[in-house]
Amino acid sequence: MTAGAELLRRNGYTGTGVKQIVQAANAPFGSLYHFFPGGKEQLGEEVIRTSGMLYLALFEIFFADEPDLIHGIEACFASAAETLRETDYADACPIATVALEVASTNEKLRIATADVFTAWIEAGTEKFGKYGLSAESARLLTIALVNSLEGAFVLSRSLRNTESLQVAGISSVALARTLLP
Amino acid sequence: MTAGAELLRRNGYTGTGVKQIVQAANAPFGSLYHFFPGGKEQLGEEVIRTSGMLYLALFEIFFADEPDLIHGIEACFASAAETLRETDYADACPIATVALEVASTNEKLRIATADVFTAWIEAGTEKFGKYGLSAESARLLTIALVNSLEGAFVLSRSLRNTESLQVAGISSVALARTLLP
DNA sequence: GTCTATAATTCGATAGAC
DNA sequence: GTCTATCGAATTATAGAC
Repeated sequence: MTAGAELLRRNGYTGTGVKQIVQAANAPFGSLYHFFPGGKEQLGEEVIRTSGMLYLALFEIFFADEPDLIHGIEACFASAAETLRETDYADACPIATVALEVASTNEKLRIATADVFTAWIEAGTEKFGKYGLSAESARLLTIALVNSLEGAFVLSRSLRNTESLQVAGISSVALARTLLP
Repeated sequence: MTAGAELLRRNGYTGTGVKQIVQAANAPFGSLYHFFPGGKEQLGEEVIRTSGMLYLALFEIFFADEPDLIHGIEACFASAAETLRETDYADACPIATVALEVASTNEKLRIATADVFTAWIEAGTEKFGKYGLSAESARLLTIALVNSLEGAFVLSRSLRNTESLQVAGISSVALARTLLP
């Protein structure tokens, strides 16, 4: 699962072979179809769902016991930029690459990515509501934040710099200030 | 080229076969390697570069003879949302799917996507400067706009709705208002 | 649970006639 | 320029022994 998650986020679903996964995991090939009788698709779906929940937990950490919404947002994008630099621009969003690949070709995997994004949006909406935002504003800010993060990941990985993530942080903070009471 | 562009933006680079492209184009298979001796990689690179320039031209149209920056931004995102709905959430950004796929695996194609994004950012920076923004503000707004658009495309294709694009329009307009003199 | 061999298909790419 | 046949390697998945 861990090896699969790393390869899928970096090379995508069709760009990753099952043999490549078991080799990276130092796992016996026979075990793959023992634990994942559904094959590559089942492995892919479980990777998407668990990676999505792990990433959500990461988000929760940034705003846990954080009294300041603005500082929480800044920390999010700064941390994302640091991870990109440290991993040579490989480890961005754990599911975006697969999400774009399968959106028009594999309905089961597409739904898995949609469930993850929905969970993120609902969690963010609830969290931001605690900073005094209305339900509508909290949802707007959450989606705008995910938009900026995902888009900045695309630019960052392609251009191999973190300017887009810095801009995403600035623009998200600016939006938060206009929504904050 | 046209068939390749459509398949690559929808299914990605590794997810599209060369036989699939020539079949979709109703083209003779032998012609592919006649016109693209470099094979799939050459075709992919040319598709990325020409699609990127076509998309840039689309952007220029929205702001040509448009005296109001805010209305231009709103029209961009409204048009993107309409295209997504009309194509059953297939035709979003022509190069983002490939960009994420190849960022860590194919340097030649990665550079092609980077050149496209760089051209977009430079064109937007120049265009927005004409509305009275400083060079720094114009570049910030451009990158923020691309961030929001690319991220909203990911969410829109996965969730099969246009809420993320509406939010992207709202947040981009809000940012533009804070930067405008 | 794990191993090896292999089935069945598809992949990108090429050869050589026309 | 186009066509067909095909190559060699890769793909996912399975069979059957251990």
